[in-house]
Amino acid sequence: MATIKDVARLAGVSVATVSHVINGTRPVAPETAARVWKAIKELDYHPNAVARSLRTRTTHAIGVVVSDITNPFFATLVRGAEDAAIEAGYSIIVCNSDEDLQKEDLYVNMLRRRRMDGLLIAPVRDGASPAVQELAQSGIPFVFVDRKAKGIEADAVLSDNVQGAYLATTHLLERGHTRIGIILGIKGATTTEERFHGYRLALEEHGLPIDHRLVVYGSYRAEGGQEALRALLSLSDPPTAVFSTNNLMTLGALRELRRRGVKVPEELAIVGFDELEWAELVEPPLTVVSQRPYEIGHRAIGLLLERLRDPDLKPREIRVPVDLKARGTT
Amino acid sequence: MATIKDVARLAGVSVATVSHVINGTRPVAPETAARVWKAIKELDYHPNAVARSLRTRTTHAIGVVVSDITNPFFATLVRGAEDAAIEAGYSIIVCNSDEDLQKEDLYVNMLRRRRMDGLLIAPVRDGASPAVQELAQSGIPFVFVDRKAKGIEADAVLSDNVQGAYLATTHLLERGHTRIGIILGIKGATTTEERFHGYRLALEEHGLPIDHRLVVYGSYRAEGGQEALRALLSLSDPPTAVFSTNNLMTLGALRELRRRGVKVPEELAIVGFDELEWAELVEPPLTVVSQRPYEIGHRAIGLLLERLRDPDLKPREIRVPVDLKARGTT
DNA sequence: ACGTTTACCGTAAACGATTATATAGGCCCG
DNA sequence: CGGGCCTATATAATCGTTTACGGTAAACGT
Repeated sequence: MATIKDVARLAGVSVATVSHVINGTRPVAPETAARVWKAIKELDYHPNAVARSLRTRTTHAIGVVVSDITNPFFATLVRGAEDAAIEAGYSIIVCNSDEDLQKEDLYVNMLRRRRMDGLLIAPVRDGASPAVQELAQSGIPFVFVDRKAKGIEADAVLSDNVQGAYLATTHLLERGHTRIGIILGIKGATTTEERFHGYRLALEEHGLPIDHRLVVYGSYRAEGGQEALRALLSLSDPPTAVFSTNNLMTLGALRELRRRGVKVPEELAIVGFDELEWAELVEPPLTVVSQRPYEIGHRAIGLLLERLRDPDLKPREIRVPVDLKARGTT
Repeated sequence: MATIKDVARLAGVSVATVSHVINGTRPVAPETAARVWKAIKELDYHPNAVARSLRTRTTHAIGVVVSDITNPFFATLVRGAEDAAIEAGYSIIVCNSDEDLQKEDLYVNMLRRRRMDGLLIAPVRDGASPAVQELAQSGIPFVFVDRKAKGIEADAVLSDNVQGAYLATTHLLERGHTRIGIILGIKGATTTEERFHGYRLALEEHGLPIDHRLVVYGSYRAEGGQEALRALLSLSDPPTAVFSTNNLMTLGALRELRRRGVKVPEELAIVGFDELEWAELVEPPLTVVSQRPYEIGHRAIGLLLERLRDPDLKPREIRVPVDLKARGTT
């Protein structure tokens, strides 16, 4: 593989000149530049970004740790991040933590070894693995997306979860439901807590108490939603409506409803959190609180880039709005 | 940020020794090693993978170019690739070509500058942008996934498209349909051609001619599927069944059917290509030919790693099986 | 007592770029 | 005609590792 030296030799100039015509870092006589470009073409030369990074101490790469790229929410978030990053000349390395603290730890360290210029992290639980804690000390810029780790001051871009849950619950209350079950995600995650909080706010506003048998925690997977729904339906006085607080669990809940042949919304109303591309295709169409994952990813990169320019910025938190899409299941 | 030199100094050994205890590349006295590890902890030292890469001429990173990570098919494919890669100590950089030759070109070159050890590519159309052509010359290992570029000999992992389309079409024929429309993806893509071929095979086997008004090309997006379906339904003698050859376009087609209130499968039967997590939730449940994107990604990395070990392997092609999942829409 | 083996460890030269500093040549001007 | 000034280019140090070569000292054999 050709190096800058080969190009210099072929063009009959020094490596410095080659570097400068490539990067435009200082004026070069037009004929000289032309000779250099010609040599580059001829040798099919691709500048070595690794060497460049070593020298300049910057990789123009951003690490992203999400729980699972297979989840449409994160896929879209990552896409938003990628578009924003590319736009600014950065690349992205994605890692899937699978909601596993160990993996999170592993990946964050790997990304540090690779000298990422910055990181986007959807932290596992309220957690903050050792690696994330150290990261916070290290001075390497990073921003939390979707959730944040407790006790760590850092930039964050999050959905307005409280508002979303409040909207969903209020919507159900307005339809006359008073026994409203809630299916929550991973215990301890900020998303879970905030969504529960919004649910509670709405109930309180209507003077209703919290019935703890109606609040169940699941995993973040479809199976978790399925089990959670089973638990709710097997209560002696089951709810007449359910608020499922994340997309995969909503999928599981719907599967269970269909399996049992439960009539929706007559026997049970249901509202999900997070839009799903097929929400309007199922019968009846699914009512959801929609998030804006693309925007979350995009703006997170925005924050990161700003911090890259000015490391002394104080931490900022962006809340991305959510919308209630009332459809057939409520 | 601490370097290996700092660690060496603190531990009172040479940099060579530090390097060797980190990499286990030569025996080091236990007490010495302990001192080194202690120094590493103390300094929160993270070896600089950039410098390492420059020296060893290997990045342990693999570039992946797909059309859109937001498409569940590619998300799952990438996930399969990532799992296989991580397992072997590699990281992955994902790029979205958006079926745009220019972007493909851009990204492939970027990945070369970053000195990826290898690439996974879902080439745009039959295309092969200049960058891909050069890549083929360069000797850098890469493998095609999902589709392949014509005229380039390289490893490839693909679905058995002909078989899939044959299965889908035969299934419809067996249900008595004789006018079967087909919604194809991007003209020129190998997937498109192979699926069309399978469709034709099945028709021929039943002694039916190809009616070219029944074969329509769309984009690869939902809107494309929607338009394609509209075109089919507006024929003077519309088809009684439709085979939609990719997931997003199937989504679009279903939307259009719902919008028009067409009775499925009575007025129109439909079968899609590629499984969808919600296929069983819609009414009626969607019949599809399911692919195995995870396996495609996983095995592609397998091929790549083998080639990394032995660059002289001759090109291999893996066909991943598909399955017909007969459900309610047929 | 001395050469040999063995077990550890250190020195310094790459890897391929960027960039501060130096230099060479040409031109203008008093 | 010499000095000053520009423009265009070259030289060489540097980034943080890996690793080919050696070196040193203790243990051992005779």
